[in-house]
Amino acid sequence: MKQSQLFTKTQKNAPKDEVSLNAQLLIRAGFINKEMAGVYAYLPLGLRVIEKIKKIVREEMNAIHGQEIIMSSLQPKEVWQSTGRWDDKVVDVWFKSKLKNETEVGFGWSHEEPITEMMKRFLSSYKDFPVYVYQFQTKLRNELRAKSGIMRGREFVMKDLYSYDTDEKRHLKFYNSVKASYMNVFKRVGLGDITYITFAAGGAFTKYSHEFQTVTKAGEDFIYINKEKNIAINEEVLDDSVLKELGVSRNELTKVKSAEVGNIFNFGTSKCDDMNFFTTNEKGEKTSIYLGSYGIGITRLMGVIADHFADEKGIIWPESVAPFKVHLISLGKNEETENIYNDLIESGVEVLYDDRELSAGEKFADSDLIGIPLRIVISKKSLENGGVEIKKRNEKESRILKIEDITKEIK
RNA sequence: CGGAGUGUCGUAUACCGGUAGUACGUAUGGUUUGGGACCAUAUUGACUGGGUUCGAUUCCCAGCACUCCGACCA
Repeated sequence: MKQSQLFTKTQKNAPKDEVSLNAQLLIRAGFINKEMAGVYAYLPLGLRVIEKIKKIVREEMNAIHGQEIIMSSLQPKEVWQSTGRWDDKVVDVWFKSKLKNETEVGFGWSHEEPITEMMKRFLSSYKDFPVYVYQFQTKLRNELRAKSGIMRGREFVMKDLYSYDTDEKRHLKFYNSVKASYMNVFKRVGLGDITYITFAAGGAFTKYSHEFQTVTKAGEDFIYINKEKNIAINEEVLDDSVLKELGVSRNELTKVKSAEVGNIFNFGTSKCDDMNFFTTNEKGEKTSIYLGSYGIGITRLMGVIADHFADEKGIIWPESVAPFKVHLISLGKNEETENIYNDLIESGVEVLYDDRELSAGEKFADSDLIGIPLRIVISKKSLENGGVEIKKRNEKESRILKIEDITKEIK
């Protein structure tokens, strides 16, 4: 893409009411636009990052046999009443409205109940199980207080996966395979080293749930970690019995701030039982269904990445989620750049080409702010030196590369 | 939801009970062209409503919006 055609612009200053680093950088660089408190639009650059993250998550979900769907944002009240979660006193983040005929509807803050209700129609025999379904959905939550930029909004994109099974062992096996799958996701987006599977408060059925907590100062949670033993415990469940169970002592743990980027829940059979969702076993008897629920906050993950991979000049996207692979910058007019741009496009490289007639300083500053991992500069000077200058965003020094070697080097 | 604070061009800021400045941006022209370059000209603003006052952007009240701390976050 040519940068002259990109409608967004960078800005030097962040809005003063935007305190969190992720939102400051993402707004300055033109990835997102704040619509209101806790509500952000995703602009061309931001959307590319979102889609990159989704692609990784989608690949991992498909690898564990997830089937992708999209549920609705408007939800009927009855389906939530069956589990007692329509009540505002039980769930305090509801947005609700009415149809013209006064029928009450809710805006989806979660999809466990609707998706389970839908599954009743399709899953009627033990032979139909297990089933794993997932979606990328915009969740709407009436948070009392939005904060931390895109880390905790009223509208955000989440990947949610649900597993239905009649066999407990197989259910638990899948639960564990999701753990591994999620860690793959966090590794692939560059956060593997600082993301921990964390013991957290459980539901009605299990003692613990597992959260995926990324160690970052931008987080909202506190966890206690032991890197050697690869143990992490959410502050909210830390007590002597937990320590004993996990075989660690308090002085082996370090308290750190973290952001919850994923969360997996084992509901056992309780949720489906509550919703009167049963199936038939081999003997023709009514049998219960195990449910697991697994979430990754896609937009929050983007915020965590932007926050974590940044320096004083801007963002440093990991290649796997960067909006483009190459930032091609021409200084002054020359005939080579257009050709190189076309060559890169032809060989399938995602490239942002800064074809604007601006000073070098401005182009470099924009490039650093936007944070594309690889920068290629073409100028009179570089051509005299034998080609183009190539530099990674996280490196200080550039090196000269012959023009004919560019596509080979990048591929 | 409890507490605190802030609302001035698109963004960041200054001053002020009596004409609202500056920087960046934007537009036009010119000079530049390896780290946000320079010159000239132009452009754009007091959240909304009420009160006090001869006069309010400034003081007071209400509303709205935003931010922060806490609570909350299956």
